[in-house]
Amino acid sequence: MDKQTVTIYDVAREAAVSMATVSRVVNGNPNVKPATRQKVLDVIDQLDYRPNAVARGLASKKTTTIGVIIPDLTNSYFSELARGIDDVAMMYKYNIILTSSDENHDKEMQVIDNLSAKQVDGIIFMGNQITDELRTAFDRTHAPIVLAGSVDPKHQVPTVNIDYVAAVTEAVSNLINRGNKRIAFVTGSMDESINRDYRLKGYKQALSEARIGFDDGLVFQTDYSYKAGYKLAKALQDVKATAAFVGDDELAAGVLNGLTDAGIRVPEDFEVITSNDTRFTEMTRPRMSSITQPLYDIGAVSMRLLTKLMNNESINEQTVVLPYGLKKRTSTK
Amino acid sequence: MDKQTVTIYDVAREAAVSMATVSRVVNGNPNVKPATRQKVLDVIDQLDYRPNAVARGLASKKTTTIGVIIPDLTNSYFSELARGIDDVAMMYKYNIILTSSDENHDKEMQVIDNLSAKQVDGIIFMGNQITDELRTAFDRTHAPIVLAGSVDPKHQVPTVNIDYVAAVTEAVSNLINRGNKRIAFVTGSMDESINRDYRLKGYKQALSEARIGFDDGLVFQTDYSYKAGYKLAKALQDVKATAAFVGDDELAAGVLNGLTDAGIRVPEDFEVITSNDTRFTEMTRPRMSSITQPLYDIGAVSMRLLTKLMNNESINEQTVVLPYGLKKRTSTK
DNA sequence: AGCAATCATGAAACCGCTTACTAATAATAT
DNA sequence: ATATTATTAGTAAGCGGTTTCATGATTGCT
Repeated sequence: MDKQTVTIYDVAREAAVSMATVSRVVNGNPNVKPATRQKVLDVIDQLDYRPNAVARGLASKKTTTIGVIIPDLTNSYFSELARGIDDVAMMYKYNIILTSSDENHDKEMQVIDNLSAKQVDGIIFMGNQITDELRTAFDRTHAPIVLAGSVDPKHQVPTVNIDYVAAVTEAVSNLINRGNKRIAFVTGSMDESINRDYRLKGYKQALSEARIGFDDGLVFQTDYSYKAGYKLAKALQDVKATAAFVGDDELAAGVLNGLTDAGIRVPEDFEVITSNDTRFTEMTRPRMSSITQPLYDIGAVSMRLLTKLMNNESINEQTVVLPYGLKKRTSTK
Repeated sequence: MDKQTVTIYDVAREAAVSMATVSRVVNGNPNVKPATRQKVLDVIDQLDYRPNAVARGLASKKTTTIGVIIPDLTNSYFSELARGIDDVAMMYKYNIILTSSDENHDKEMQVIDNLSAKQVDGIIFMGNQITDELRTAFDRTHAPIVLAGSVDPKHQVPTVNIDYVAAVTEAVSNLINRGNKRIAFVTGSMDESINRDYRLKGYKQALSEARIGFDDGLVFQTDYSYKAGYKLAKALQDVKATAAFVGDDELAAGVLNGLTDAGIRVPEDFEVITSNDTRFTEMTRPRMSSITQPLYDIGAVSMRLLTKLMNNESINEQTVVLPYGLKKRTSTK
């Protein structure tokens, strides 16, 4: 009934060698005479033997599995990162245990412990609120951790991202340069440090460089969804904004369409610039101008960095900052 | 230096009981005197003991981990399914090893063996070409498998999806009813049975019901991307189509925008209907009419079904077909 | 009080593999 | 030919749990 699993022991017996030898050939250990190796290989083939990765993990204390914590799988920003992670992980023969955190702090904590129990060799974390509690959870874990496309204000955890402050400054300055004085700042919750400590900082910096006063009323916090953006259109008019910087592309698409549907012409009467340069930017009409980020690369580099950490290789920089850009499309003049 | 991992053995010693007892309390086995249980619990707490899931997996032959094979993480269709899977998996305390197949057949095979080696308790497979080779790979695996949002023409593998033939028939008939005679059929490769055996069948059925001849020239195979759709606009005009049924939302968005940018008015001069009702449908202008599918539910139900299979519970139906609908938006008249 | 039935615990085998450490064989040097 | 050094291969001790089986402690019942 139940397919008999064939173990290393069976192979050893059949090939008339010890299990140690089988283990050696399976792991490519050179200390095996070619003839013996071939004999074992033949038996392996014949018996269709496949090493049990769990047993191997227990014995070797390496699972060749890493954990990836992602706030929202369906958010293009994160899924693009994940793709980069995935490709490189595959390249290095690692499997990925993917877990959603829903940006929920308790879940994040729980998930880390869970991954830890599963003995993952490393963890890639995406999420924008590195609390101290989270840090202690990181510390409890044996596995090295890297942050992908996220920020650690305290610069304690290895991280791969872009210079968000500079990017936002540039984006907003760009808006200012075309005469906009009342520029809305639209993002997710200010509890997230990427918004509070980075994007907002960039926004303020651009304003101050242009000697424009900061107006609290122009700051909008909402969730990262199309709907939320769509609903914001009215409020944006109420505060007499003539442009908006938006922290997420779906949110921006909502803003854009909400505005358009309300009869506001973009970009003639209102300019919109967004942040992540995901595929959404090309789909809307007008197409959305955006900060550009090497999304795939952020993921890929994170994973690469993690492999180094897992191998105890020396690292030059804990934090790697990738280049960003600005792409003009048709939602800005 | 290296944080000393505390094992069940340490707990046993400290609590002055045997490891068997510790194991019992950890696993909620009722055969433990309350006083003993409490004592052990205290020590566990005090030592911050966390069971090693790998060891547990080896001993119990259950890893509480399932494998999920996904063609493309960044495709909304699949990521929505994945979210459903993920939620239910979490509910049942399963972790997910997520692997991309890139629709690559060899990779799919390899990935299945790999998951199998990792001793996953079950597998959810998304992908639209269930070859016989793949079937044998499925068979080799001890773990039960269910197909999510995919089709098995031979109905051998447990599957959760919708009635694609009926859905497409309805969508195309809808187009026909408004006078369209030359309706393009735009999807991915005809190698995928979902296109060849289901969607195309529905398309032809609608035509034949309306006594419209089938024209090969109206069938377009391309890849599921915005760009591919965008480029198709010209060809669509060349064959004098007045409407299109499209098998993927991003692809449809491309078609739509390509048409619009070429000066064709949608829906006045050309109607477009798409298939997956993902978030893209709301973002384009005009908004895309679509077949609606309970994406999240397909994922969720698949996972639920898998849990039953993993527990050897009796199953009513191997194949569960969820309801679909048709949503009129503004890309159709 | 005496004996069976039930409950709580421990001893030890086992899960399938890795990895010292050791032994045997082969190669090289003297 | 003998001693010395490499190569190959085997032995066995874990890795950290689960689980069967046996045993001792309790409880129930007559």
